[in-house]
Amino acid sequence: MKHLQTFRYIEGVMKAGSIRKAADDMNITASALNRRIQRFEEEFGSEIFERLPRGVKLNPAGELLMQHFRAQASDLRRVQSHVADLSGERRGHITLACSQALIPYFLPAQIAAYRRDHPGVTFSVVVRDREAAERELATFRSDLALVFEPVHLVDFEVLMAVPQVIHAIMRRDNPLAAEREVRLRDCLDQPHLVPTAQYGVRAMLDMAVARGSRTIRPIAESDSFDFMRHYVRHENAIAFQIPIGLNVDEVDELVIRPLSTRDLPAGNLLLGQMRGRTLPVASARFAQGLARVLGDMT
Amino acid sequence: MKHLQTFRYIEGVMKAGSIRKAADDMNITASALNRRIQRFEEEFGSEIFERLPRGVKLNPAGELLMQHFRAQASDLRRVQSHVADLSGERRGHITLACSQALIPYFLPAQIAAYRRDHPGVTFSVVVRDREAAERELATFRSDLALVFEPVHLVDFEVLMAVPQVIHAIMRRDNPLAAEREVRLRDCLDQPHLVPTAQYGVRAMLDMAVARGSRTIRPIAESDSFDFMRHYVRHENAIAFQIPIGLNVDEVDELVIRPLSTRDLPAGNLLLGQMRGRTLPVASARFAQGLARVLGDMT
DNA sequence: AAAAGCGATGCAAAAAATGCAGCGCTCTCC
DNA sequence: GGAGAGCGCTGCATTTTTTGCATCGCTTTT
Repeated sequence: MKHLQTFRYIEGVMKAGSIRKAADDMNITASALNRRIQRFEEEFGSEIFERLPRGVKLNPAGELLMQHFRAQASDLRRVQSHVADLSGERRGHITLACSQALIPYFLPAQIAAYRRDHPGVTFSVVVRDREAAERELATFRSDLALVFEPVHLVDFEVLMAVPQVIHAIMRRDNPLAAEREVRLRDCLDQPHLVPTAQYGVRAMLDMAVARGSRTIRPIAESDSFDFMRHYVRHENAIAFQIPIGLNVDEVDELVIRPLSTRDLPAGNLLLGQMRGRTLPVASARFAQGLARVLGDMT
Repeated sequence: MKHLQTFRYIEGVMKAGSIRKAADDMNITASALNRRIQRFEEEFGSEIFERLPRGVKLNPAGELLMQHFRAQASDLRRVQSHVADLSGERRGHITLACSQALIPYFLPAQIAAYRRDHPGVTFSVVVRDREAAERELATFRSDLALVFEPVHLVDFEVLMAVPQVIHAIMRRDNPLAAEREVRLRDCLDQPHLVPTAQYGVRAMLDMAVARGSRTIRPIAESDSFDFMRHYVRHENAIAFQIPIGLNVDEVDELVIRPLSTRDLPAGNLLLGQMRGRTLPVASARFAQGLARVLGDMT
């Protein structure tokens, strides 16, 4: 859209950190770009960039403006998709940020099911830790987020919450495999693997051990749940994950057992959107479906 | 703002009903305006006007687009006001649509009180019946609405509700003036004046008589509560109004008495904004103050 | 002290928007 | 039922706006 060109330029300058660099990136001369920004600042009524010796940086007014711009660009896309809807051609694109746990089983199944009914709808799925997922919503890069135990929740409007008890993953020959549920201290007595600090599972484990005298002494920590799960096969260790990321019916040398809720409470897997935002039709409908499925899981 | 010029033109065409007329109104040639619209439709990806033999009319896509445009223009104003805030100069402008009842006593007092603390803030106050007030919000022409018994409530987000019992207004020498509260049937036995159909007070009276066998046979109906109140002085009749529009301490030949809630329930005076909208700082703060005052009234 | 990188600006060239005149069309009015 | 008025649309010349180039003054880096 032509009338958003200036905003695109401003965003480019923000990202590049200097007008000249941004001009290079966007195939325009620095002078033209510079003057566009000056003209805009004049009619906007306030400077939006701080001029520093090595470039420029958005000032608070600029931050506010970028927020407005992102919201309005996103709303324009929503309008266009809505218009496409009513002109007959049923299309749409859904962007979704989610925790790793959703990647192997849950989301592929859900998306495939949705696409059976709406083959015109396409998807972007990105893996983000709980903090990045919230940022993803706030900057309008994603329509929806599905994350375990998000952090701030200020701009995160919860559409559905599902309690998820953390499970221990172990080999079938592990002594704990005999139990129906396992205690955290028993897990920590064995070699164990935990996620890195940015993950909700780790935060909950940390919180649980902080109450007792035990400490977490992992033989490895990783930001890949996949790695941890596979590692368990090689060394008889314990890994942790939430059940939605695990295929419980899997006939396999691995078994999973819930951690006792005496040791740590169930965390929440939350489906959410940017607070106050009106989602595009397709996204709203998909979210509705997800919410129903998630609600039925409990 | 330059980048909104096209939208202003589109709005002008929408209002004028034809490109040529709009071009006249806005000091531009019809050809230039025509081409602007065509260019826009092309990059938007859909026509937004229906071409009729005698002019043009927005099609559904155009309606959607106008909605987006109004929201975004309003949000831009909000951002600008916010920026003005943080650059020190405390300013702001609040637009408010309200029922007639608020005009004589309540709003002047509230606005004056607010301006004592924030002398830089200015106001636009427009009188609208309950339906028009809601439209006013939906089209972003007003930030806030304060109306008695609004109709649809789809886009109306209620910030505060205050029950208001309808009161009868009569001369001090009216026999009913002796009672603490009056019955509707007694009022209807006397000469009476009622508001016209678009008002909440009338709707509630109509509803009340519909349950019984009485009918409303007004000696006059009017869309001016002022007229009806003043008329009562001349002919010993009954008029109706909600208490917030009446000065109960007024030492005067008129007295007001509540209608019995056995005859009709209290209606609601609602303070509201456009659903989901983020108000400018000044408006939000004023609304907060109003809500507190209204809350204290019950 | 020199070099490199930055934003700003004067001026000419390029691009975009506008105005003018006129086309084809439909509806209205005598 | 034909003339006229009003409409949206378009080719072309003109005006306005935007861009590119060269360059200045400044600060930081080397």
